[in-house]
Amino acid sequence: MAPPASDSRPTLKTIAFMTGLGITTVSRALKNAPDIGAETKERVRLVATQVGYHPNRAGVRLRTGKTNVISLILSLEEEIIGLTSPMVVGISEILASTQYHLVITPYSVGSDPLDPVRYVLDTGAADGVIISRTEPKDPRVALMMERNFPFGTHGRTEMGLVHPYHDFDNERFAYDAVRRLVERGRRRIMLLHPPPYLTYHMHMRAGFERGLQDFGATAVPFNNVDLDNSLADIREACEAAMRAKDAPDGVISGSGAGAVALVAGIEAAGLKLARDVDMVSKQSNDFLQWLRPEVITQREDFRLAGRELAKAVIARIEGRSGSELQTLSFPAPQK
Amino acid sequence: MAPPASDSRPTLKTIAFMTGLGITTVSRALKNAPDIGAETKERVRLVATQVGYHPNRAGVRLRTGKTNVISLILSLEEEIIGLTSPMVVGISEILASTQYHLVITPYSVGSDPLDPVRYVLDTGAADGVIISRTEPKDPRVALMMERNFPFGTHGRTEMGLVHPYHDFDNERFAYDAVRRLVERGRRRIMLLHPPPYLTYHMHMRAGFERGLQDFGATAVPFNNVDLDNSLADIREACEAAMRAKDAPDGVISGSGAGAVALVAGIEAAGLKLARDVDMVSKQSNDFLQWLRPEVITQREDFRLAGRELAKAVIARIEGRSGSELQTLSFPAPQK
DNA sequence: CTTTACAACTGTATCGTTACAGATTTTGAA
DNA sequence: TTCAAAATCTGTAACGATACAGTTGTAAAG
Repeated sequence: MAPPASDSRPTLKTIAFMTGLGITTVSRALKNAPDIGAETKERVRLVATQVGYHPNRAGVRLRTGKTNVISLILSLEEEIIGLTSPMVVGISEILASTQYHLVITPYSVGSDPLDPVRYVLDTGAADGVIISRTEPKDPRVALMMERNFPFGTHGRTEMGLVHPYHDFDNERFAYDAVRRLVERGRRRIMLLHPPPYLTYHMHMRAGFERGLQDFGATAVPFNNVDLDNSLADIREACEAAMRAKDAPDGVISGSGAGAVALVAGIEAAGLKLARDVDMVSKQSNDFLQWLRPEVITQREDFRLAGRELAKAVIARIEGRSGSELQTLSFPAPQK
Repeated sequence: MAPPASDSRPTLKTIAFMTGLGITTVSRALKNAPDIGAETKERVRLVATQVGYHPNRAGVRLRTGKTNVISLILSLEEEIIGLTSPMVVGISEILASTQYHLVITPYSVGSDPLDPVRYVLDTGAADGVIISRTEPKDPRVALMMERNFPFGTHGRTEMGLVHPYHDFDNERFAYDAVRRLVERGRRRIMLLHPPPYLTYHMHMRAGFERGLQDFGATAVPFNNVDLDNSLADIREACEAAMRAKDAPDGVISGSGAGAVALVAGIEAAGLKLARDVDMVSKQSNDFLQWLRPEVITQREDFRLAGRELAKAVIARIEGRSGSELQTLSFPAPQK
């Protein structure tokens, strides 16, 4: 057999030449196949690490169809990416000890969220996909289930389809938030909720309503804005609500960014946190705690979400059933 | 020629069969090669779009060595990823209209920043790389230059090597910041600077010193902490500085997160922004403006940085010289 | 001394693409 | 009419890996 070119990266051929074995043998030795002798395996492994052998991804992918890629599908809206970035950390932490690479598949604001999913499915760009902003009847989930393609969702669906997900218990969050406000003597409570088409809108509202019932408070309507509105819109709506008669004395925010706008609205109306109004907010970074420690915060751990979703998708790729791969993280009071 | 399997994705073979042409002809027609007839090209293109043909990336990669991948090398520290995430948006915006995919190559806190670069170089995982946290004598830059591998850096180097970069003019930022503080009657100025081993530390300090000279102010030493310290450490150091004699009456922060901690330190010392102390800060999101509008802010556009770097790396891959691919963005006063 | 069984190893074909070196047909000049 | 030059088109090999169907050689069983 001719010696392989020495200037480029080592391949199976390189190792085969160096050990005097066949290419197939080397390949099988490195995968620890049962029909290769123990001593041979040892020799092959030694040479492989010596020369710094890494299997050529294109070769593997072409032959086996396995891409060794997980795709994170991201909306490019700034607001959202801010939340999602700790997820990248969590996903990377898990993928680091595997063969998988993380590729970011974006979709732009105006375009169909199905597009990136279709792209991955049609081109076979990845072995598995992670999506967020999950809807109750999510067409992306329907499509991937139909094609039996491994994926995980950040958030749950309501379609009677069983699939891997990770979710934060927003029902519990809102319920606890009401309790905390009532404990501080607040009775008229306003909720800045997620956009109605996302699944966790229902969860958060359900927890909110249940809390109102159980703890004896009433809701102040706040339906003109949601977490997808601009901070300026939220601030303005909040200020108006605070100036109206029957203004709320307790506010719950579904995100840290929303809370910032709400605080601005409250203060623009001449009111003071903790004195006139109490507020409970989910937060993803610590800014809020530093600048308005009066706000009661609850951390949602997006990094954990990334880790759980990465583990779930890999397990799904390896054939585990969707029903074993569903996790929920519970809010723990923060202070 | 046998018809290709109809259940899977269309390949050149599929189109060759449908058009009755050879595989080579189809390949060359789709690349608009000069030795293919105009009518043939038209037919091939028509059929290709009809069946939804996408070239198989593994095939191309194996044959040509081109990965069509840009790798963004990211530190997984939460603080840093928070800043870097808008860069992902900018990069994606540019890559969207190309064949390139974006893969995130992480490195963990304790490990050698050279590791991910070596990985990409050794495995040929990408056609180009984007790095940040650039140092004056950056070993990653040296390595990639030596191997003649396309890359772009967020931040400049000081090694006499010409390579693509995008940078924010931190010298100008600090200079202007001093001017603004002096305009408000402040004379004793403290700077929360980046860690000393990053290149932009020099730039920011240089602008700071020059501003002090030109506008007649003095520096209050603040060398125990930098932007890489925890917010708690920064807050504490700031409070101590504010309580010391000859306390500063002006503060400059190299990042929005740092500013939050500084504000907390100032207020913990019983001082009030705008009244006792003025502050100028770079910011990446709007929180600071909402909660402490007294802070004078200057936006650094990381999304723009992502766009510029993506364009630069692609141009470098296409053979353009590094010297044409260096851009600097200038701070524009924000309000 | 066969035959069978098993352990250990190997060659060939193939995934989808493109570089390269032809092959075929058409055109046009002599 | 002939033949070189264009204009089009095509088969083969190769990139690196693996599935599959062998091929050895040795040891146990008959």
